[in-house]
Amino acid sequence: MEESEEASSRGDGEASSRSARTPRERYRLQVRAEVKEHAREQIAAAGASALSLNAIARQMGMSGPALYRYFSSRDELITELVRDAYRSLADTFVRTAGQEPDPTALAHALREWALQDPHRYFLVYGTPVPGYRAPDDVTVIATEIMAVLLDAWTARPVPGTGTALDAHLQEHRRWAGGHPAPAAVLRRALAFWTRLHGVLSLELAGHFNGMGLDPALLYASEVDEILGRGSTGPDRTSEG
Amino acid sequence: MEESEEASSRGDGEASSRSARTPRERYRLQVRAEVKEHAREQIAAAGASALSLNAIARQMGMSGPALYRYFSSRDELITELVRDAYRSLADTFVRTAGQEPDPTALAHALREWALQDPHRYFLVYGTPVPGYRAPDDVTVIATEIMAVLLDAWTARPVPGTGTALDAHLQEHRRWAGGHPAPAAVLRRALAFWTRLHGVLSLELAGHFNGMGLDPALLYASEVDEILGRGSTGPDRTSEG
DNA sequence: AGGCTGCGTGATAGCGTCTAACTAAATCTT
DNA sequence: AAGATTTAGTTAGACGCTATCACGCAGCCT
Repeated sequence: MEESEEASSRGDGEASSRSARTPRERYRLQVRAEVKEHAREQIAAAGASALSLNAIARQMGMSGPALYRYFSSRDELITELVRDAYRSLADTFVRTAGQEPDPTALAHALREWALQDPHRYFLVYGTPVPGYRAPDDVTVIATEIMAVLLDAWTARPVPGTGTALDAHLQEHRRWAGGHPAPAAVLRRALAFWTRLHGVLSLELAGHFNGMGLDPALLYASEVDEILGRGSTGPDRTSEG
Repeated sequence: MEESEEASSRGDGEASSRSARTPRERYRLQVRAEVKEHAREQIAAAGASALSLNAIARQMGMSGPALYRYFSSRDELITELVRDAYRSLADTFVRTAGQEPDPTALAHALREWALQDPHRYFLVYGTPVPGYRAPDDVTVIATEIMAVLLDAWTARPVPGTGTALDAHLQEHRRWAGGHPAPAAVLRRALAFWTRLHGVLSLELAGHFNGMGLDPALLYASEVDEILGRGSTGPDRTSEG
């Protein structure tokens, strides 16, 4: 929760570089923050599609159109929340990597972050809106997130190279943002990302609910297997 | 596209067991189908949240409330589309498994199915609506899908058993719906599902777009690795 | 032919986004 | 301090949406 605060107070997408100079500006930022606070609650309660500026205004004791002084549209508010979510995830990763620069630690930090507020996760990785194009600074944060992953995997011993993917990744390493990691590391980090997202998003979407499975165990097992720590090796032996 | 038709015409959730007896009923089913057709187009164009009964009515040349004769609410229409999506995926799997009972074939059938209509995929595996509870017949279809996966993996040689997961899966195999597969097979099928969903959903959500990566290659590599056919073995050698 | 059933209509309530014109207060300028 | 300007908030209203209701009307069945 405090982390969410931190991220939102950091997101002063307005004129002031830090904090606020004039009282007006300070007030403005505070109202914006309060609006986002209510917005987060609404999203947590009923999903992003149910977010209503009118309802927020009511909760804050003012009348509908007043909020348009602070957010030019409902979409802008949502975009801001998406930005904050990205920012919060990136911060979590950076902080975790600072304490324990290990893929395992990142993996569990990711799940904890996601469970703290599942809808925040879906704000980042959920069903996209067809027309929507993420603003540039968001993609910058995404690259930052990738960088943490690459660092974490760089620290680990890399297996032999030569996958078909590796060649492709070597040619298209723009997304790595100038990170010097070898292709094999890119591949590992990428797989780390996609595989954790696979388990985690299915858990958050409730697809394991009816199955009686323990999501934490599932996730931990997946992490172990990604790290090569699975108690059962892959079945290349039984392969033709 | 034809497949979609097939699925929708199959979904006669009404009174008639097959086709339609009376002319009235036939008319009713046809209108329902036409409504769903327009709904699918709208969802493909602007996502499920933008679906509007009013707009559909306009497109069909009738006035808003008329549609409530056919669907009691917007939610019911969406639920119906979700059901159709599940049905369509299950049919695709069953058909594919009938022709080529191999996980690889299923994997690529899944991606093709998803690419045919990405929003249909998200109808099944996308961001959930907080209050929403899937109807029972949908979970039945989900079990059917799982059964196809289990069959496909049963046909393959299984690696040694003994993962921590295996014990858990052995105790909670209710979701397997009475399928006799050993725990190791359950584990493989589950990983198959979560890992493919990981790559595929990120592709469909456009998260690879800004990266310049080739999603098809990524997916194929993941499939290869799941099957143990990766040109690079996992790095248990380099593991401490 | 007559009665029932079900289809489609317009009217209406209620909620949502968002614009526009206006008031009032705070801030800036001189 | 007084006036000019900027900004916050208001109400009114246009417009779209879901959903209900009462009504007319056609098709269907006996």
